[in-house]
Amino acid sequence: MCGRYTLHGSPAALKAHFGTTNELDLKPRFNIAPSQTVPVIGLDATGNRVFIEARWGLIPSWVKDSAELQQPINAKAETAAIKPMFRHAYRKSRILVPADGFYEWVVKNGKQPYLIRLKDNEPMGMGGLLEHWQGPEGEVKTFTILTINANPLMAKIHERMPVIIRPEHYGSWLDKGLTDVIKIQEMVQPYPERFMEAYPVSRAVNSPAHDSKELIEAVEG
DNA sequence: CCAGACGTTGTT
DNA sequence: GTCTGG
DNA sequence: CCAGACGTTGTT
DNA sequence: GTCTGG
Repeated sequence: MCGRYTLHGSPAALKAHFGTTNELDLKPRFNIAPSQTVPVIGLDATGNRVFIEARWGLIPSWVKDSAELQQPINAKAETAAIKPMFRHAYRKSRILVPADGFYEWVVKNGKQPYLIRLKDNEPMGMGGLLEHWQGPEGEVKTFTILTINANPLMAKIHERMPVIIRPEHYGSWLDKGLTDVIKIQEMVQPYPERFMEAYPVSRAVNSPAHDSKELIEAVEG
């Protein structure tokens, strides 16, 4: 699955990769955890690709009291099209969650984290869903990350992995006019293992309080 | 009809 | 064991 | 996802 | 909001 990730590329590099048109105020992040507010990528009213600040953990628009409901950080890509919590956003409000890598854990003498990233070191656009919730303090934007079966590389570490959208699909992934579930499903596939790499990192990653560049350095697993 | 749920993961 | 906070 | 808390009363 | 269970 995907329960922790990194986003440390420069705003300029992220803008170049994702084709966003607004400014991004981002300090490097090496340990993004659920419940935190981070930039995701969607379209503005005129169809421009933009960074949007949103909170990780989805609250559907129909929820009255957000404390009553779980706020899922992941949604199964295989079933998101039909689940009440996700199907609206699946058809109408898909986003890209920019990341430079993500963490998964193996239980081995405790919990050993691994960092997974693209071999070419490009940022990745994880497939996500955005919802707008009207709370007592005004509108809150929240998101969840889609997961899918692991590819063979990832399967050594974990059974599930985040959906990673191929750059050539960014346009149609974000297209609010594309609501055909069959066509959406075609973009939701395990990312090919030949483009990815994984290595063990410091257990300091385990605490979300830690957030420094040392966390992404390889260690003996 | 109304009431209540609406999620994923890993682990057992 | 289970919930909350980050 | 993992780490850390998990409680009440009365007093300051 | 919408579906399921009773």
